Amino acid sequence: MSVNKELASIFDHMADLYLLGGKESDRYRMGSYRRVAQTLKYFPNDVLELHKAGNIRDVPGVGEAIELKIIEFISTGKIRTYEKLKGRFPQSLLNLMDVPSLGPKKVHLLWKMLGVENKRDLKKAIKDGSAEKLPGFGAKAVQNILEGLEIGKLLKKRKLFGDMVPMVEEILEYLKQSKLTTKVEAAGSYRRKEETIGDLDFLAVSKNPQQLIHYFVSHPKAKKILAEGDTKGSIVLEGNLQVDLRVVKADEWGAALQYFTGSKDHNVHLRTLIRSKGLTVNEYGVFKPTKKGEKGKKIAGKTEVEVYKAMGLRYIPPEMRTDSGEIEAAIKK
DNA sequence: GCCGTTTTCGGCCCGACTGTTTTCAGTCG
Repeated sequence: MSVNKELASIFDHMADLYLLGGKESDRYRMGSYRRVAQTLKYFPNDVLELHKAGNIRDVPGVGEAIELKIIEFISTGKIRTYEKLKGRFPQSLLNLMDVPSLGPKKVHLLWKMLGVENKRDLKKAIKDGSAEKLPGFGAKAVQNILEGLEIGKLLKKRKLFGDMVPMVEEILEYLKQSKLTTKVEAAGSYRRKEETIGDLDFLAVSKNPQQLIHYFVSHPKAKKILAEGDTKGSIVLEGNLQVDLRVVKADEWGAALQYFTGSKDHNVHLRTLIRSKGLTVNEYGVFKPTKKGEKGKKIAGKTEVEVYKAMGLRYIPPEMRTDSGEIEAAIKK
């Protein structure tokens, strides 16, 4: 493994540990480690070479503190802060956060109050009723954790793009048949034509959002409803495929399609870029703040082309939205 | 811990949904 990858893995792990620690003041520290880990994974230049040239800070997201840690790792093979951090929790706690509906707060509480360190402990704490007595835990929450333990692993497994095509066609057809939609399309990694797909995301325009969501979660192959709200529904199909549907207004279509097509890195990069122009973007549109503290005036949202244009960019096809230079290339000179 | 075409300090994405509450915390994407 390259030093870049080794460091990326360490920083990622450190972010997990800060998250688990649950200290509010560590929230942004955690984000910094997460970001730099992500960057290092794909950074074109070898950190060892950068170190020789004294240019470690060239890596975006590396400041004084992280630079010192990188140098420490290069010269000693260890990072003391990391070693200390690891000692604070049993390693197995991190695996518990993979259980759907279990996040850092609940895992931390289960460990602190009941000594739960792994999935076996967790099952036991649920069985003997002690988990349900914890603050913030109730009968429903415990039931969700139990189901999460069963289905969690299966949901995480990614599927091949080609295997998803018939299912996507079927769901599109199912939604159209309802006569409740005026527009519907698959977004997410499927629209980006990624080699593997984690879950399916659909976007629709409807005059009756609630009715459409209810129709969606009633899909004959749905074996579990994860959520059913006013504008968003989420189900697990037979075969353990998670499918989400989001309903938006017609004039939000382009912004929503852009937002839900991602990728996450592409969107984060876009947001950072346009913030410097004083604009904000979300799934409802591109906005130009009029006064401080106000939401501002919507300047785009209906089509994706319009949304990219409002951000000063040429249209970027979904397959290219990977945050690997496509944004720089699309900036209109 | 990082960062700056409003800032070297004070922000850092944020909205939807659920389950637990009694007005909100935690999780997810």
